[in-house]
Amino acid sequence: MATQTAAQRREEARLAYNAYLAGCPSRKLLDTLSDKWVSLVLAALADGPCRYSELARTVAGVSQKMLTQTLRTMERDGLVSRTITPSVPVRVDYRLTSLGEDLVPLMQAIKSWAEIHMDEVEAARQAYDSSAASGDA
Amino acid sequence: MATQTAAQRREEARLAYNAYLAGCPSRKLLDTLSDKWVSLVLAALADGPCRYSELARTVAGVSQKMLTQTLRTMERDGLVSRTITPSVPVRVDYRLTSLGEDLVPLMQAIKSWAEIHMDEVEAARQAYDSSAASGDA
DNA sequence: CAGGATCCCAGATGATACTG
DNA sequence: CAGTATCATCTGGGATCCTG
Repeated sequence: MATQTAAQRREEARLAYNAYLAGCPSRKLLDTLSDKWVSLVLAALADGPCRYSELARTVAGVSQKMLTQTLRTMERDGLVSRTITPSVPVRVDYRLTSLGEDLVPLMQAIKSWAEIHMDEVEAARQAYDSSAASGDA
Repeated sequence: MATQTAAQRREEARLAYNAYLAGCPSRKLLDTLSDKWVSLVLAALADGPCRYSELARTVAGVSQKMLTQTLRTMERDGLVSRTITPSVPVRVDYRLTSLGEDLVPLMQAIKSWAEIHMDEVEAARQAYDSSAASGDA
């Protein structure tokens, strides 16, 4: 036990950490919920069902890849349902499941919090930045 | 206006999107809140003030880089305060500000939601995976 | 003990082209 | 229209070394 110490211990800690996370179910969900696009898609669908192309426009800026990937994840987690209408130009609608709708107020709560405290955060940032810039003497 | 179309339009959309995000204050905060480590540090500090090294142990698995980076971000946003005690081996304590404490219940709410609905999500995932694996025939 | 500076890898994400 | 496959990229995050 001489050739390795800090590195190995760190490695162990990380494995233990991962195991901890793996064992914590809520953590896995939190992972999904904190995804950049999930919240946006959730917000977009909160207004009602939407077609793929509509979502692409509403969440403007997302690539097909990310949109599809996000939708698939959400579908897998039971947050949204996918309805295929085999018309000539295929039509696919996405809508929130009851589980997904259940989540909307949660996200809005965070958004509200953010809006309410935004000025405080802004102030904190400016104070931090200016003191850092001037060497805070 | 012939050599470029889809690509350029996409670019425009992205710029517009970024502008939108920049203009949406809550979004910027959401960015911070959804950070992988922020929630963990927040939880770690919820129990009370903590030294740098303690945090490193509590959030086991995080590297100094990420821990420092996370703490700096949170400090800048006014979520945590940093107290330096110029003793011989420098001592630095971090604690949640009132703003940060205000955020704790929010995060716990999400965690609760996740725990409550975890089984539903698990079920959805299994259903999704098995139907996908069997070709969903 | 705290943390800044660097180097580096891997996964996340974007752009494009192609298909049903 | 919806979605997949691939290639290129870009940033997050980890390991290390160094300083106050």
